[in-house]
Amino acid sequence: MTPAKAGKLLQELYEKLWQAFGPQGWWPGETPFEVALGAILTQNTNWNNVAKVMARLKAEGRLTAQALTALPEAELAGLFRPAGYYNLKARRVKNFLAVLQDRYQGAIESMAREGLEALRPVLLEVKGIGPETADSILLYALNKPTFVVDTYTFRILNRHHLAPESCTYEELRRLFMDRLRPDVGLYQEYHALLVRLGKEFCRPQPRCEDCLLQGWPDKF
DNA sequence: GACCAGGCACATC
DNA sequence: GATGTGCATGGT
Repeated sequence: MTPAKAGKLLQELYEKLWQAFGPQGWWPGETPFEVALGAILTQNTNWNNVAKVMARLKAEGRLTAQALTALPEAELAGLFRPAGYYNLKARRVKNFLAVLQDRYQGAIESMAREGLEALRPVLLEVKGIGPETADSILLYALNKPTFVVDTYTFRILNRHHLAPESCTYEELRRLFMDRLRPDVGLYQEYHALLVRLGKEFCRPQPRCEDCLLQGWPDKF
């Protein structure tokens, strides 16, 4: 497929999703820190489970870097329990908080002053933050123009033959970023719309007969 | 009870 | 480089 053709299809896909679903209003979260925390807690986890944790933390006034830094890891794990993988996630959040403290004086707003190219390697260096979590934090918490690729993105693009199964994370990320204008709002909506489509129509066990994108694209 | 959910690190070959 | 495994709760 030529780059021009791929670009046209990606634009077409976005318009189809937008028309079908409208704005998704991602990411749920009132502060950049809240969004970043949610990005770690939702790893391989249904958002509903994460929402329980976030609601409790908020109610207890603990939804800040300072409050969570002050808690022992074991106590953090106890709070994260409903989100699953709670021991793992407590360690990962602690790792993130340590970098936030050491490099940005504990202030995510200070982090946001750096550019995408400087920040991405810093996040990827944190043990427990991989490419998807890093890009989620960059795009939704820090408003940097990077594209988030998740399991739904892989599945949807594979099923509709827009990308080979062998595609890596970075290759898919570049596919979007090389062919769409670097627009934070566009990237935010596009990823959220792909998740929406994936949840409704693109399950692991193929049940595509009623898929919104049935038969699309006709030719490629 | 089986399957799935907005990953990642690590071991092994 | 590819593939397999542990991590865990909660909804359908």
